[in-house]
Amino acid sequence: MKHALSVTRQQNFAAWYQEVISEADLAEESGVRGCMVIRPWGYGIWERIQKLMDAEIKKAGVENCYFPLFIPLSFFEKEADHVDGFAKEMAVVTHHRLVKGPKGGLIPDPESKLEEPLVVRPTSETVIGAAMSRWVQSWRDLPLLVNQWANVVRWEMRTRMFLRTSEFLWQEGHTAHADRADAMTETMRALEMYRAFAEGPLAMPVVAGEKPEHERFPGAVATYSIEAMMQDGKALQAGTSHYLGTGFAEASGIKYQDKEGAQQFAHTTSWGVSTRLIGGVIMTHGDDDGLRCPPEIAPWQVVIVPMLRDDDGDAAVLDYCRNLRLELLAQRAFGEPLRVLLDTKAAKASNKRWSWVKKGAPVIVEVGPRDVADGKAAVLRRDRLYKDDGKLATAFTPRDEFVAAAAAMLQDIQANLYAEAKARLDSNIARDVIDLAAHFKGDDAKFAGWVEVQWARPTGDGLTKIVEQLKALKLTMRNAPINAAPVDGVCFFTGAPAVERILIGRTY
RNA sequence: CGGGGAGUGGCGCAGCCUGGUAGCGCAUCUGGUUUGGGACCAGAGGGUCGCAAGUUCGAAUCUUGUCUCCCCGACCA
Repeated sequence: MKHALSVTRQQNFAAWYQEVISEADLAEESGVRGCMVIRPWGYGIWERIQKLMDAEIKKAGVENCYFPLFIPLSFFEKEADHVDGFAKEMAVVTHHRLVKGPKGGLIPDPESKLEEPLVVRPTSETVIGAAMSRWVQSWRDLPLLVNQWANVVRWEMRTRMFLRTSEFLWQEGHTAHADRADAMTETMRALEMYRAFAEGPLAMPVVAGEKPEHERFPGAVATYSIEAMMQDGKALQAGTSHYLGTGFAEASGIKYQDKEGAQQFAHTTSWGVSTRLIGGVIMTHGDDDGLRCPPEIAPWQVVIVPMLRDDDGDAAVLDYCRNLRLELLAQRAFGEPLRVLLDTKAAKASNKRWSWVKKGAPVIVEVGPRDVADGKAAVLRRDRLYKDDGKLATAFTPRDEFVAAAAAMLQDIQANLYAEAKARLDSNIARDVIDLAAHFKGDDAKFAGWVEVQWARPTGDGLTKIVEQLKALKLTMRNAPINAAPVDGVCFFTGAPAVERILIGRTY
């Protein structure tokens, strides 16, 4: 069967992923290492994510604000673990002016060297901590709940579009609380918000759980994540929420006077999701014809493609399409009016159709002169593109019938995408594995999914040994699912009594 | 950052070994023929071959440097 892409997922998943990004006009290279240009269709998806996520954040009483891109180097030196975690991948600003160099061109002016270098934020705990120390004086100032939508920079050694780029877009929530219990409640609230968001608007099933000790955010007391399973069986960390204890509060001086008049350090949290989510959506829902964009985050949910012939009949077709669009705009799905595009671009209808197939528009509607005469529309669902015979499953539907059914169709597509991915996740977590090496076979191309084992959660050398053992098989621990079944056995690695269940898999 | 591969019209590639200033397919444009569906025929436009030095009468081709991308590794909230 002929597909819109030249590489299938089966043939080469990595090459397929890149082809989806380029063929769906999501993003392209920028000429700067690890940085990408996010094109309108890709950015439109991000805007949908922002809009829906922002509403959830605000619903939780968290307020938006904005902190500077540049952070004084000294801020980073305050929290030791934080330094260790990020020092290796920091972009540093050392000069503020350019002058003509001896060989022509421009060089940083040696005279303009900064007294104290500035780092480009890799995350904002330190600057926000400094502000919080000013804002928090009394127990009455807590909890303090802020969030920012921003770009951050981490000088990554190896980059992949959306999944790991040197610069990326994200939201980072930062909160300060009077005590551990309150901060933990917030940490878990954010985690649940991410789970619901991934499984709702993104139709991407995830497992929420706690990261093992060695996978924690630098400086965190506890790190939680949502992990999604990609179509090649690898895990993608799609969101994180951290309980930071009082470490950052101590480093930044976030103190408050409690009801008894004593000075106390606040307990802080931070949590974020990034443009990586788009990579997750691609690898969760994409097929050999490109992206399949979940309707809730699709910039356009219905795209109308008029079949114009450059003759007198065109006016009637366009007129029919405009009216169809207006009727669709009056419909609502997911609590919002439908987003409908009439694609009047001067291109061949068939090319436009395939372009929207590759971009993953959930519903593509073609309208030709005969449809106008018959009062119909040729409807194509992106989640069910082909009939059994390999031909496009275009449904010639009476126009009124389609308009009335459009919203339900979108919700059905959303549900279908989720159900498909959910079935894949559920059926590919093995819980009876005895030999990891045999299960994963060492072959990247083989879909092996994840393995859940019970373990004793050793620390120190005991943990290091296990991590190395897994590393030899190219495996990592993902998280300990918060809703896992209770333990009833011994540690997979050590034979000691188990204390929790943990997921193991290959990862991005 | 280490090892390997690659950069030639919008996209995918050939040419490079054996230097003589570029070619193919798709896409694009024009004309014609088609018209329920990823059309056909004919013609045309578009690239100083990632960038910079060097060797040479002459460099896409040889040498060196550099940037970017891909794969493996190390690293990675």
